[in-house]
Amino acid sequence: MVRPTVIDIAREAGVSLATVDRVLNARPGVREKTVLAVNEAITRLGYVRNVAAANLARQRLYRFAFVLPDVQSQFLQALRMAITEVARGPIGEASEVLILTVPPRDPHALVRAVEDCLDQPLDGCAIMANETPEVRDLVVRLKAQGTAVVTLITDQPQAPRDHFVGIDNVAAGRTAGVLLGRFAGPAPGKVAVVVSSMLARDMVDRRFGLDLVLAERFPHLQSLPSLEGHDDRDLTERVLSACLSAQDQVVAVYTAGAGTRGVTDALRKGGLAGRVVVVAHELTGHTREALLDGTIHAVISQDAGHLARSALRVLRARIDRLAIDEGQERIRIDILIRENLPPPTS
Amino acid sequence: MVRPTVIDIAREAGVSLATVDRVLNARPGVREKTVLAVNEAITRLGYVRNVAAANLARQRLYRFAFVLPDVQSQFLQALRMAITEVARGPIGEASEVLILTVPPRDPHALVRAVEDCLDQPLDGCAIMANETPEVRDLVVRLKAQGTAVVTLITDQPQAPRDHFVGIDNVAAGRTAGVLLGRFAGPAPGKVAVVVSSMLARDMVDRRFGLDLVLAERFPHLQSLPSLEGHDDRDLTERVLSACLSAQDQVVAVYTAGAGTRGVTDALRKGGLAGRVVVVAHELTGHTREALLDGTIHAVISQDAGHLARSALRVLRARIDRLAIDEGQERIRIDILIRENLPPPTS
DNA sequence: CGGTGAATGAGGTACGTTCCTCAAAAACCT
DNA sequence: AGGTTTTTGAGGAACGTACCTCATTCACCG
Repeated sequence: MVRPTVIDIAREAGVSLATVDRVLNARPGVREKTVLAVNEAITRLGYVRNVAAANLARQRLYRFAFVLPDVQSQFLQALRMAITEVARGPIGEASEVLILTVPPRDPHALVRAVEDCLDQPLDGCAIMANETPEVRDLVVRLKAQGTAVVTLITDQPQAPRDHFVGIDNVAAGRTAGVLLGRFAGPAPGKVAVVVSSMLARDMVDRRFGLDLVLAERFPHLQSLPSLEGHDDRDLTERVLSACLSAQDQVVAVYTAGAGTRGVTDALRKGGLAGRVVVVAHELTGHTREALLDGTIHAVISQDAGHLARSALRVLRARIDRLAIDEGQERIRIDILIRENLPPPTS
Repeated sequence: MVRPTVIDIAREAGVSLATVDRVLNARPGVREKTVLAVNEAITRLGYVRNVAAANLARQRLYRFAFVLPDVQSQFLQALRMAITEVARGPIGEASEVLILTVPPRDPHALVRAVEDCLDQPLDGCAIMANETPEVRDLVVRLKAQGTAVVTLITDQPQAPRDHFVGIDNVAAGRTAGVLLGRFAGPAPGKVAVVVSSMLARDMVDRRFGLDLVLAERFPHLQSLPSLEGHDDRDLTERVLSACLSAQDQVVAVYTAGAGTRGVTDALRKGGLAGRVVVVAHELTGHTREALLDGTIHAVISQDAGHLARSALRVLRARIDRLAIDEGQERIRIDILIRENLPPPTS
């Protein structure tokens, strides 16, 4: 019933405690045969090391870095805050968490920033960045030197990262499409699509998902070419305003990136707020307000706290060679409407 | 930078380690004045006790009980499994988790079952039960003997429970209402409402939320009197079938409780599957399938894993007198449609 | 002022692990 | 066989806390 300890393993394997320790911590100087014997005893007894005691003993200080783009969106601010908070909590126990803010869309700057903090060994790294060869190579190097790596929000499927912490963006786009289609009703019309950049993988995926669903299930809705807002409020407002006055029959707007304030600005100026169905991403102070006043009808969201906790948990699990709880680490595609809005966190 | 230890507190307060220990663990034999001095040192240095080391030292085995009704719904089975799994994971570290399955709608049996396991002291208890005076008194007694108590899924607002782990059911009903209204379109019609029992608080709340939203925003939809299915597939099928043949113009069904299989049975037999908008609760194997084949259009769900983790975390935090992370413990009202369905867990 | 009981201190052991040293044993090589 | 290297064992200290005992000090009382 009680959990076996290293002492039990030693007894079971017929070796000394020192040898068990050498095996457990992959220290050299143990015959292959002995390693096997110990591992067998471990599986036989179902030993799992007491991480708490281990960390206590080794006084380990994990060193983690979160690499985030220097974008002033409310979502990223919330994410930074969430990371800071999580780092202070029990998941961040015994660890130092650096947040590296790097210029967006500049992979070289990102690589430099990460390498600058490699003077001390880095145990784990969470990277949010567009998919580029530079970043992929960085991940390869980090992994080679033993750093655990997760990708955050935007995946790098080509890189040997340990895990992706974020949502399936095609599914998110599909979800947005269904909501738009259902909410807009049966009359034909056009859908304006606002993205951060057409070069960002997540934006492309979301748009792709949207188009799939519209074609399949809402053929009376026609999606317009992507408008690029570059996560900037004013720019977003200008491009969407231009689009709205050029096109008639825009019945819905899907804003897949940041800069959502620009979207609501444009709608309000055009007198369209509440008359055009809007689906946006990420719950922020602004999207919350817009949901409440009826300018935005649904928000697709990934919880910043969950992202931060999950990233840190996964990194620690990888380092300690522990299993991860798939169910817990799966980031959900939250659908938020006015009625199921979580109460604001003070 | 490094966290202060009890030794630092002792030095800072000018007392011995033994005294600090007495204060920290609320042991008797310390003058009020000294307690104050120690507490002051604690806040001054910002000491937080190292729970891992503490648990290691005291070899504490928490004893928890989850009290669940003996209902054979897929959701409850999933919840039982989730609890078992969580108990094995890091959150359940050093704790024994009992799952008491008690006859539904029988508060006396529930009370007896809980009291039967009180021969050994119980550190924490999570209760899922209808709101009754018997349960309230049980909570009072448990609290009095020092057991932490949370209510699960259904709250007992009158009882001195430490925390409620679950969703706001009025908001869940409102959410369901908006989805029904949006999905059903502008044509007038009737909404059938299936509940487990009209005596269960959560069912009443959900129905209330639904009616609020329909009245406010979808006055062309008229909700019919609640049908009671008592979480039973066959009974549910019968009452809903009867309703569907008695009423014309039923354009939507809201099933607020378990027995969802009875709902889809009735719709299929009546040839209405896919032609009537259906909103159900809880993601199970069955509701997943029905979402995929178009019989159900949206599912309002609370994640069983999250419920289990949250309940256990909150109980432990209360016992260790630690703060809880509100954001993490807030159970979300998940809206699931075909497009944002999480992949099935094997 | 001495007596008494309460308050405090000093010190030890334990929890499960890491990490270290030094000695002993075993394996390997010519 | 002897010597060398590799492998193993034995033991101890440490991490931060809990909990125990016993001795000492203190405050208060009459």
